[in-house]
Amino acid sequence: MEANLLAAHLPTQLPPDLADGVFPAGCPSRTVLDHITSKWGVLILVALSEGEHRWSELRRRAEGISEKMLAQTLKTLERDGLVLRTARPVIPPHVDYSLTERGYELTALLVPLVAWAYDNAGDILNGWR
Amino acid sequence: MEANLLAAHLPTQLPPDLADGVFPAGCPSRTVLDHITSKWGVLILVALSEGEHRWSELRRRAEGISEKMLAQTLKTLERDGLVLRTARPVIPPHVDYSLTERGYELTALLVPLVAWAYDNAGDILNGWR
DNA sequence: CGGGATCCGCGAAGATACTG
DNA sequence: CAGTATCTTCGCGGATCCCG
Repeated sequence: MEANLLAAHLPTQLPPDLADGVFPAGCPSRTVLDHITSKWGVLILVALSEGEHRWSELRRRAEGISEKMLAQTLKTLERDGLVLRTARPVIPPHVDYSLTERGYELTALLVPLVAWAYDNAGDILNGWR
Repeated sequence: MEANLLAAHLPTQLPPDLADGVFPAGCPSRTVLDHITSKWGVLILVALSEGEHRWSELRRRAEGISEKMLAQTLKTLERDGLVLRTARPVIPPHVDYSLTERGYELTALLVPLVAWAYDNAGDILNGWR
């Protein structure tokens, strides 16, 4: 299984000092974690890791997302400094979304996770009905 | 920034064939992704990456979790084959939770993500009020 | 085309009480 | 100690209408 090749050179445990930091209820990392692991956040970020997308492209890509949730998710990710919004003042409007430097840093960690989920989905869901 | 060291040897994009697989609405990977990126799921998995924990230890560790959500989260992760439940038939009851092989595979990807969230939480949340 | 504003249902999640 | 059962609340997210 190729996931072990990945596992081989990554820390499999949280550094002790971090461990004290991420578990408390009020810690900021909880909030950030909630943003980036949100249902649609993951999908949007991964889609953008392939490059710039327009609003309507993202809407079609993340199948099932409502306009409201797309707007909300993009706004959150933009305020987090992960996504860059570029609006061109033309009629009809043209708006592009792309990842910031920080966004790419994040998707580098997110993409393997999504790939793992995809690879293991079959096995995992067998236990369910 | 040390996250780039990580990024250097990981795929930063989803393989094209996976990209077609993860975005459709009904695909199984969506379900799996929802389990492992759930609010409490991430915290429990990361806690268990440090080794075996008892119920009450997990309850204290994931500060703010209710008994209901702990039970629900553990049950889901157990059915997904990520967490192993070991009950010793003594009085009072003694139950240990640990990661399965597959669980360790997953936390190898999850731990860097949590670490990244912790490292970047300060910067990210500055844009908010 | 790319949103914003509003209304609202329903499932997720909290609180509390009880038990093997 | 390690849960289950029940009730209630809350806010996520869908639907709809509107606008620059």
